[in-house]
Amino acid sequence: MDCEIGSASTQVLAGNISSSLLSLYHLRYLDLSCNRFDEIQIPEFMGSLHKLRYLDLSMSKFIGRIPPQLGNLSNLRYLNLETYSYVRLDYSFNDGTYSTDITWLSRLTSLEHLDMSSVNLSTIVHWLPVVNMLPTLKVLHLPNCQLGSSPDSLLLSNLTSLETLHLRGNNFHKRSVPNWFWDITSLKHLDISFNGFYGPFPEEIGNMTSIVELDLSSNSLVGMIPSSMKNLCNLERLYSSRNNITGSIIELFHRLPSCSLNKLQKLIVPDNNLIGSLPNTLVESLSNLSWLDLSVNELTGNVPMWLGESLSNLSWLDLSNNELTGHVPLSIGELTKLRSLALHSNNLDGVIHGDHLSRLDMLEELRLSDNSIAITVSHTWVPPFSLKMIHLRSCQLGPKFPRWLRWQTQAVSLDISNTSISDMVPGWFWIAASSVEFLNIRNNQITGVLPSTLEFMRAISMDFSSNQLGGQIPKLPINLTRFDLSGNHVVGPLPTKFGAPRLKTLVLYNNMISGAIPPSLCKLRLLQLLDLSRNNLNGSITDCLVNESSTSMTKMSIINLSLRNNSLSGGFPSLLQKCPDLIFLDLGDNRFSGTLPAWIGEKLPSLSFLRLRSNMFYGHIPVELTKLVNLQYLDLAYNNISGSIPRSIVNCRGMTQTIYTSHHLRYPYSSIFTFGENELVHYTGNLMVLTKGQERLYTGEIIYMVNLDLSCNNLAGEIPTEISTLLALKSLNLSWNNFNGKIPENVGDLMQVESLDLSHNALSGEIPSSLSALSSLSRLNLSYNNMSGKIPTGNQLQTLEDPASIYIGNPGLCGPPLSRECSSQPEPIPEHHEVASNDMVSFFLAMGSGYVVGLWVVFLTLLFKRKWRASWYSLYDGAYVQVGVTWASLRGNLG
DNA sequence: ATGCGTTATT
DNA sequence: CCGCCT
Repeated sequence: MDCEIGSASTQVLAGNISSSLLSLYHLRYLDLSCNRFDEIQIPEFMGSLHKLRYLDLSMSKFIGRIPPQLGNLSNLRYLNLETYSYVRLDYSFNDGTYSTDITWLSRLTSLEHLDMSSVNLSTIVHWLPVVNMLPTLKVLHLPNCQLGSSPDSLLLSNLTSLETLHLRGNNFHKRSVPNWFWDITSLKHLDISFNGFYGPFPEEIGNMTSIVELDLSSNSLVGMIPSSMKNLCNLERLYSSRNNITGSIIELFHRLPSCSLNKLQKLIVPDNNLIGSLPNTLVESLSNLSWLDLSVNELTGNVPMWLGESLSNLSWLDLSNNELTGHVPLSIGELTKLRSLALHSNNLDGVIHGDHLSRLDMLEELRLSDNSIAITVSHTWVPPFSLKMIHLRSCQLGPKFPRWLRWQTQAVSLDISNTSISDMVPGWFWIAASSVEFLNIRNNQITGVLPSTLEFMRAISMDFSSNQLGGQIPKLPINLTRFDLSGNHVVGPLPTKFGAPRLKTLVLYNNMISGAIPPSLCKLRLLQLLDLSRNNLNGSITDCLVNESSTSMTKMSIINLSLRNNSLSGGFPSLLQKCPDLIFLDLGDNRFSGTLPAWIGEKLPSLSFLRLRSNMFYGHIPVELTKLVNLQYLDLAYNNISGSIPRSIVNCRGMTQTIYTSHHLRYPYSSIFTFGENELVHYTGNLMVLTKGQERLYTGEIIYMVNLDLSCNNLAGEIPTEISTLLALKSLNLSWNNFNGKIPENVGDLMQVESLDLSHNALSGEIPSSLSALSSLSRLNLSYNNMSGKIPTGNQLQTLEDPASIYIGNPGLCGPPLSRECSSQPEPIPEHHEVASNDMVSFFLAMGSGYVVGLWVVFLTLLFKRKWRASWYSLYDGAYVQVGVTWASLRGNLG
């Protein structure tokens, strides 16, 4: 039942249902569907309307138990109890209706049509014997009822009239055969999709010679469709998406019933394992086919000519996500009824000319993204269609701005990213695109400026990144939620009014934006990701919430904030006290100064990544910082921090627990998508890494980065022994400080550590032998301390490159890899020129530590990306949040 | 001059 | 979705 707004079925009764309805004693027909009753139960007195033949209570917000009194309605021919399950305004879920005993149904002996869609029947095991007592039943809808049992057989079937059986979305999870429904040979419509049926495609399908429509989608059926399909001479629609159909597409075509090929309307088999090429010729006629979906298979070869020549009624063609090669045949242009053409994500090449498209006047969707197709039409070509969806990513449209888009004024989704356009954006483009909701022109060389009329566009998401757009940022469209203008030549200040109150993502990094961060930013209460890094912003960050009077307006939603690489000054921004959801914070490479406030620990409870590198912060590391239990990345390098490392750093679970055990990053919304205590946020980030002077941007799982970098400060005292409990650390850098005392004996516990740099301190004593246990270590620097004694050997320590430089500048050390033997007396202090040259080596090593970190990050990304991403997507599907982050790993380089 | 695949109020 | 049939 559709309850479309404005349709005849939309009814707006609210509140309760009065029992005065009973006075309508002779009522035979009652339709209360699609109303907005106030989450009431179906009244029991409805069972007293004895003359009812037709009762429709569907989609009306009923909750609770279905009253068994409905069993008194012995004249019912039609009963629709379809539950309307929906998310309430507070994001809680309406559980709808349920029944724990449906024996009352068996008394409805005249019932022809029963619909209990989405009624929770999970506790009922023997539902089928009840249904089997309804011999006149023609239509049975029990989808999404949480049914768990589907008997193998029905010994005495009364369901001889059953024509429609709809069991989608239950929990059968058993083999596809035997199952009782294969014996119901009267069936015309069978839907057993989304049920966890497994095993081979059943031969038994061939028994259902009346079948018109068969939906087997989203099960785990394996193999080729059975040869018994040949018997299905009434088949019009076959759906089997998301199964494991294996074998060649040619074999599948062979097994379609030749007696009904001219009736076949829909062949929907995406997301299987079909292989091979489409047949070169088509023996049988498929002249009635209107839908053909073979997407997400492993098809190879060309798009055959006959597609265009034989399928004259085709409306939807989807061959996307295969491995098709060759060019798009000109015959495609003969599919004059085509509404959707989807060939994206193949290996197609060649050129699409105006001749391919000039007769497709019904076309609404054109998806050719991610091929090597060039679309070459004449400069004056006017398309016959008015597309709603234009997805041409990575096709070649340029270098001139494609002029035919001028006529595409109805587009809702337009993606011409990475299409080799190297041109000035024409004025008409902004008019044509004014109804586009999803606009993506990234990765071109488009020049020009954003128009002042931008604010009147309908856009929800705009991606202009990596072009050469200049000018200032105008006021934004009111519906905009995502705006990416990174990597352009935008100048001037940020707008005093953003004009986009729903903005969630604002990405402006790599431009030339100047001036201060305006107070208008505080109006963006839904903003979760803000990346202003690599601009020319200056001034201090005002607390634009400080004067907000309304108490409900004193919070921002920001999760991810990067202001890296600007010229911002002032103290640690007090505004952040009102950002309790903050997880990522990067203020690195600015001119911030002052002390680190104690309130960080109280006001930013979710903070996991804190990067303040290369500023002018001074004072102690506040002990309150260690209240950040989720902190896993702390980079305070290149500041003037003094004092010592708080021993309470062991409280930072993000550093003590490996990611595999500490799923601490929370989904920031309380919604139906949460998973209790252990919900996980999936972060993907854009990771800027400097390698040998070249900057590359990686996509990585920042979630894996666990780092403590306090290098180049004025920290002193002993390295607390507690440091060895930070078991998740991948990198520890305490170099260029004044640490003294011994290296903690248990440093070898840091089994995850890949880079350890304690150089340029005043550490003394022997090097703990536990170091040799660090099996992940690829980078070690202990140079320029006062350590003495024999250098430990073994295991990983033997594999490190340039071993001598690791220990240089420690006059008391002896043994390999140094030349000085341990039995001999300490050597005299080396000559001055030696120190100088070694100093250079150490300097480069220290400055290059980021290079190592960079390599580490790349390695990590490669290592974990596939393996963990796959499992996390499946485990926590829907529970992840994408947070893009740009991240410069360091400022030094070797180049 | 990322590459992938989803987004959208949730 | 009836009304009338068996």
